[in-house]
Amino acid sequence: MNPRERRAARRNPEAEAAPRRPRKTVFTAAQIVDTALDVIAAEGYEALTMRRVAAALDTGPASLYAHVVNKADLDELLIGRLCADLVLPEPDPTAWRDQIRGVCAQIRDQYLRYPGISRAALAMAPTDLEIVRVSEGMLAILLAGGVAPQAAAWAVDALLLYVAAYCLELSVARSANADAPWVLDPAELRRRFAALPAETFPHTTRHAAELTAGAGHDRFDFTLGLMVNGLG
Amino acid sequence: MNPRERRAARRNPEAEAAPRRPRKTVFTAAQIVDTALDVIAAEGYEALTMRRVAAALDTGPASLYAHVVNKADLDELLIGRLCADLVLPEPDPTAWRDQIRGVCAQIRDQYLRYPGISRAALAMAPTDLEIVRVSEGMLAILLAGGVAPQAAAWAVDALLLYVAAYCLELSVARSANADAPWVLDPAELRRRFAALPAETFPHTTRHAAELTAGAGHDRFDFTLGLMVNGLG
DNA sequence: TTCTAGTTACGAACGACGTTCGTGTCAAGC
DNA sequence: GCTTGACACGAACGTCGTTCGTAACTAGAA
Repeated sequence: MNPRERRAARRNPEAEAAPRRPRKTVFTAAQIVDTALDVIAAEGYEALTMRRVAAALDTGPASLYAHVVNKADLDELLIGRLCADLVLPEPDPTAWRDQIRGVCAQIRDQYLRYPGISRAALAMAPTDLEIVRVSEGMLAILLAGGVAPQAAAWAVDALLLYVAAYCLELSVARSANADAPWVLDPAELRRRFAALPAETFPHTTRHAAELTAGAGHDRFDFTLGLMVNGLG
Repeated sequence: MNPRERRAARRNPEAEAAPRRPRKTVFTAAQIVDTALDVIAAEGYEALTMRRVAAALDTGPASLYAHVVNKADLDELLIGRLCADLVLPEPDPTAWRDQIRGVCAQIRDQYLRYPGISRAALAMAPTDLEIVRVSEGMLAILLAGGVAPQAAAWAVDALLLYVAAYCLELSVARSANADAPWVLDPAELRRRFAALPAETFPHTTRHAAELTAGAGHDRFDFTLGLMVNGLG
């Protein structure tokens, strides 16, 4: 089957193409996705190139285009694959805040397992069915919790956006930390803030500790709390 | 002066290099930044290449590297330039919510004037002094409003992150709309949501209107309200 | 003025990227 | 057994960011 048809079918399930006879092939689109995820997990999203994936599959880059339209298409398949692994709880009206936080934490951890992949998530129109499944699940939790439909719809969008941006920032900071000399572990960043001229940056220097504080995902939890608590 | 020194000086004002004699040059780093912004405003951030900027300056790409370390450095200069144009109000304890919203709206409009440039803002460590100036200004507003230092510090980060992500999503949707055939003006997107199988996506189909609603920056205002109101 | 030193400008090239073309290969239907 | 269509893939194209080597130029010393 043509990969363009496959993409169209993925986006629009009604137009499901007639199921051709299964043909024995050397490798499949799923193998490409798995290999790509391995590459990202090991070397980061920046290292994800068609050639790199092809090499990991012992072939040339041209072979991939029989199963994948584009690199953008591959990106879409990747985050679709990530979304497929998420478990969406049955909505419980008494625990909707924790449920939403839990789903967001799942997405966060999934993104961070594959550093930099959230860049692909941000640069993509959310048309893939697996993404819609996630947003449907979050919407269900919020509606069950009594959130008004309009607020719930916008909140899902805002939460997904923030989670992706948070993970991207984290991945960028880490990968930069790896090789660049001018970078920022929290302690070094704090030292820099404190060393700024105090007359032009009084609050930044005084509160350098707060600006760089936060073990683990404290910053993440704080922002999610801000958003979720505002929905009550 | 070596561009590496210039970058170092920009990041670390104490280490200000001895002011060399001003040398008459054919073009300066500021001209490169302005030209790059023109390119982005006209053709989007994706079209911003070293060659494109060089061509607009009637020269070859190699010439740029006398003033700019690399493309990442140019990105940094670009958003530094954007931040320099922001006006930060004198903190008013009685109007801090509106002041914060106003600053965020300024950032948003500045990002949207140069479509896709928020990608550069997200992929960057916030070390540039102009960015610190903005975050200092927002911090000042929040602290004047009585927000606790830790909450204020984290809120500044969350707000900047959300604004950048929001603008990136908007830019992506628009640029995709330009050429790709499979895309989403709000009406088309709503039709797609409504056309999904209702048994697996009951809430998405039922609330397709809410999911795609929002003229102007309603979604933006909603999320900012969520965050800002939670800080009281 | 002339010379020298150091900086700037830039054509040409390198390696890597995404993508396409054309050809070879192989399994399934008549 | 032969045809057919999908698949695999080497080779190539055009573009990207970046570097190298060299020519052009300016500022100060002689």
